This record gives sequence, structure tokens and C-alpha cells, in this order.
Amino acid sequence: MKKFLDLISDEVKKGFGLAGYEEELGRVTVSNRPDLCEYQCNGAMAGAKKYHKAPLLIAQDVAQKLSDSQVFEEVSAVAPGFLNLKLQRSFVRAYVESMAQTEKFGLEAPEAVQNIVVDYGGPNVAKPLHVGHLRSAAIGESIKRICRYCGHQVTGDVHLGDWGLQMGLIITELKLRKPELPYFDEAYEGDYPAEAPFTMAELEEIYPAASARSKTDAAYKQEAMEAVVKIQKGVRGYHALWKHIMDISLPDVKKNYADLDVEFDLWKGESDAGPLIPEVVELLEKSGLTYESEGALVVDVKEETDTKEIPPCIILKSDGAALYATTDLATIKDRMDSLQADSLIYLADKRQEMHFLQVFRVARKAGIVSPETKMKHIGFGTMNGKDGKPFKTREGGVMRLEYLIRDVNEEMYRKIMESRHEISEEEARRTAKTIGLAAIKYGDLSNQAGKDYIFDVDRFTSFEGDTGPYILYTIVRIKSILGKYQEQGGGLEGLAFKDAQNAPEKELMMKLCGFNEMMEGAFAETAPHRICAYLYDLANAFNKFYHETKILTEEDADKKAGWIALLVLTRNVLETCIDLLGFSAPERM
RNA sequence: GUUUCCGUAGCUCAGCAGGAUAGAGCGUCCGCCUCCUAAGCGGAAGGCCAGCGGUUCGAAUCCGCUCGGGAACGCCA
Repeated sequence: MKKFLDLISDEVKKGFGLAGYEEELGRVTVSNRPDLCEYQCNGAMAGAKKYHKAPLLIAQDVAQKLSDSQVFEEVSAVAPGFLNLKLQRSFVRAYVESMAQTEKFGLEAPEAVQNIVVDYGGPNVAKPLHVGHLRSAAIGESIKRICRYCGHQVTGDVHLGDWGLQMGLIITELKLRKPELPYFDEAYEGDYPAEAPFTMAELEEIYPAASARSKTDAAYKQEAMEAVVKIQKGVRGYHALWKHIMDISLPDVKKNYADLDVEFDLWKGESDAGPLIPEVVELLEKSGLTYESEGALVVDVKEETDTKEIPPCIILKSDGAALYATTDLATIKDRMDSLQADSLIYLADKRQEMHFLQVFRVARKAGIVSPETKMKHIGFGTMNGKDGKPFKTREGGVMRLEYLIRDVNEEMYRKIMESRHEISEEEARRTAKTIGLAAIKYGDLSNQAGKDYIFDVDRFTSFEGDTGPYILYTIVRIKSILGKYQEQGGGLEGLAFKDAQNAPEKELMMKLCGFNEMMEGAFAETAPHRICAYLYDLANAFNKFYHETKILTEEDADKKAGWIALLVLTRNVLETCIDLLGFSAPERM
């Protein structure tokens, strides 16, 4: 069904047409002066030059044509040439009613369904997820849900970092510590043990140690890089160790994502692209794009319109090993071949912009993707602590994601117990987890993805202001009323809406009417923060209405039913929105 | 150095296909529970939208320059 603003614009456009002006001038926007009007049109001022006429006169002409409109209760032309619009209550009611009766509140299906792959820019295995991984998980999950809701076919791929230098480092460190293991004996031909020669805890210690050492010990780093080549070439012992590392780390990674309510359709990684690398390298060589430079195989990607130096994309290092760009190209090939992707969306730190620019250009030039395939890197900013510097533990170390979640849940639990004494321990724990997740995700998503932001636990877990808990509280309030209404014997289905009885009710209705507009914007801009802003507005509008209107004690049954219908719709829209952000509301809190 | 992103209230952030008095939240101050969750609602104070120019009837928004901050610039991912 048509978007609300488009319906209103159509009416005003008609007015411009009738008055003898270009219809396109009739575009309507939400008023930025709510004290004067609900919606506004600035077209008269834009048209003044073209028609050599004072804008106010144009506005007056149009207002006159719209004076008996069924859409507007009031249209006034105001200096210097604004058209101030106030809607008929019945028009608003009718739209809200049709939203309630239509699937997805009347959001229109896309003209063409796209096959979208969302790459969450996966974490490296063998080390625990840290707070930095929250961003790609939260944003990626929301974008996946938004695309799906808008009617597209979406595949989410965690895309683990399981093929790079970190794996070589771990194996090299292991060799140093336990050289006697059969994996390092080239003459060994028997089966390797089923059990890994290390635990997750050891793994967590091995990697940082290896990483630190590689920075000072050149020979050690050299060996690690050779180990990478060995893994990639499938040398038995090395591959077996790699498999062990995977088997040990994966359950831990899965648990972390499960705690965040983040789900993947594919648990692929860079290693899955490994077997495709020779093919892709050959394809690039045949295309004539590659050449040798300083011992490495590269592809030029600079273009004439570039304002900065774009270095060539390295396909194979001078030692013959593949790297980040190569596996990403192979992955793109895989996604084109097996998923017929129309659109590829990557979540990764914004500092990786150059990498994606290079990879996308190579993919385009080499014909790995078709000319129509969209490729987009959503670069997100850093998550900082209250001091404005990258988020750390109190001791200054890297904060584990697991601990962050635990701390937030703990804080939430404490607050619940403080104010709701009658609640059971078990319910409090469960509710704390639900609200905690909302606090974390809303806190993250309400910021524009591309900007750095300050992760302030106190602020995010607050029940006041623009926070996840405030949104949940609003939903819970509605649920509580609806529950009581049902206890009184009322049904929630098929209730008739009534024209708004008071200003806050009309405000609430108009806010609901903006859902489709907002949704299309959030999808077009792949911007979850647009949903957050809308949610907050809607929650505010509801709370004002709630304060103004005593619903359950209303004597007039029709009025009461109309309000209940409005509450049901409001709850549904709110819950749809939080689902798109990747969290949910409890029954009570 | 080059390129790029950013600079909005004390703090954290919206707004940016140009429009009327620049918005929220937190914090501060003042009101509102015999009534559906006060985890709420209303109100007050707080701004030369970094600075200077330009385009325009009109600029936080578009274009230059300056200052201040972050980031990226070939074998890490």
C-alpha cells in the first residue's frame, strides 16, 4: 500500500496541478514546526522563480484549491510561502486501520527480489571474541533482518577468519613448545590423535604469546608464514592441527553468538575459499590483469577519477602465499556461483575501506561479478570507553565480549531486584538477560554505524532516555494493559479504530503512519539507527498518549475498543522494530 | 606528506536530496501518583551548529580556505 507521505503529497500535487503549476512541487514533509502544523510543503518557494510570482501567492492559489480536500482539515499559506497542513482525523484513522489489516503494515514488496549475502566479517578463531566483534554482529544481524523484512532473499555468513597468519602463529608456537608431537614429524604416516593437544584455555594463551613474539623475532615470524603456506597446501600434520584448532574454538564462538541472538545461515570461513584460490588466480592471470611487482603477483586497480593513490591489489605474496584479498575474491566467486548473489554486503571496521575498494575493483574488472552486482562495505567505527579511547578492561586489557555481556546482565539484574521485589530469582535473571541484550544492541545500533561511539554501560542500561530498556518498558506497559483488557473479557481481534479523541492520540497515529517511510529509508541506507530513532519517537508518542488517556476505566465501549485497537497496532509495530534490531521484549519487567 | 571522515548544549548524540524559533537524552532546577507499571509525564535553564569566505530569496545542511581531532596509504587481517 502507498506510503502515507506519498498519499498526502499526491493530494498537494493535485492542488498544484489544479492551480496551474508543476505537480512535482507538491512534495510534503513532516513539519519542523509542530506548533504550527502537522505537515508542510515548501514547493511554492521552489516554484517562485520559474513562475515569476511571489511564493506566497502561489501557496495561496494551491491552498484555495485544497480547501475542500477530504485529506486536510486545514491548509494555510503562510509567509514567505509555506503551505501548512493539518490532516483530517478520519483520513489518519483510515490509514492506521488499513495498516492494522495489512501484512507488514502495508509495506510494499520490492519490485525485484534481490539475492543478498551479508558477510559479518567474521572473527578470527582461536581467540575469544572481544568487544570489537559486537559491532559487526549487532549491525550485521540487524541489516540481515531489515533486508529480509523488506522482502529480499538474504544469506548471512559468519565468514570466520580461519585461514590467515594467526593459524600459522599458533602452530609455530606449538611446535616450539611441543616439538615431539607427531604433527611435526614429516616421516609420520599413522593416524593423528582424535583429541587436540591443547585446550581452549591454552589456545587463548598461545595466540597472544605467539603474536607478541612474532613482532620481535623475525625468524619466528618467517616460520609462521611458512606454516600458513603449509596449511594452505594441505601438508598433513599442519592441516590436522588446523582442524584441531577449529574444533576447539568453534563451540566457543557459537556460544558467544547465540548469547547475542545472532544467527548465521552459513558458517563458512576463509578456509572454504582456500580450494578455490588456484582457480581464481588462474582466472586473473588469464584475464591479463595480473603482473609481477617486487616479487608479488598484483592487479592494478587505480582509476583516472581517483583523488588518491590506490596501490595495486596483491593477489599472491612474494613467497607464493595467498592473503586476505585473495580469499575474499575466491569467496566472491563462490557466492556468485553457488548463491547467484545480486548484492554483497560486508561488515568490517571502516579502516578496511582500502581493502574492499581493491577487492571490489578486481572482482569487477576480472568479471568475477557481473556489472550489475552490488558490492558494499559497511565500515563501522570503533567502540570506545568513557574516556574516548578504545574500550578496555579496568586493567587495560582487551575486554572479552562474554564478560561485557555478563557485566551488563549483572547490572540489569541488580536494578530489577532493587525496584521489583516480588519477582522470582529465576524470572529476574531471565528478564535481566532480555533487557541486557536490548541495552547493548540498542546502545550500539542507535549510533550511526560509521562513527566511533562511546560504550557507556551506565547510560545504556538506564531505563531513562533514549535507551533499549526504555523502549522495552513502553512495550511492557502496553502488554500489561492488553492483558488486563483480556482478563476483563475483551478480545483483541477485529476491533474498529475510531477518530483520534485528543491531540496525543492523533500524534501517536501519525507516528505509526510513518512506519513504511522509515522502513524504506532504513533499507535504502542500510541504517539500523533510523529504526532506533523511529522507535524512540513512537515510544514517546505512546507514553504521552498513555498519560493523557485512561483506557481501561473508559465507560464508552466503542471508544475503549478503538484505543485497544490502537494499542495492539502500536505494540505490533514496536515489536516488529525491536525484532529488526535483533532483540525482544519480556512480558513484564 | 597525500587522501579521507569528523568538529552541533557541560556530557553523549540526532538533524544534512537548503526552508519558518537548530532537536533529543543525561546532568541541573521546578511541578505531577485516591487512577492501566512514576523504569513515566509536563515545564525551566543551557547554542555565533569550530572559524572565515562563497552560491542562494534563504545555509548546521552545498562549495572553497583555515584551525583542531581520528583513520588509511604494497606483501597483517
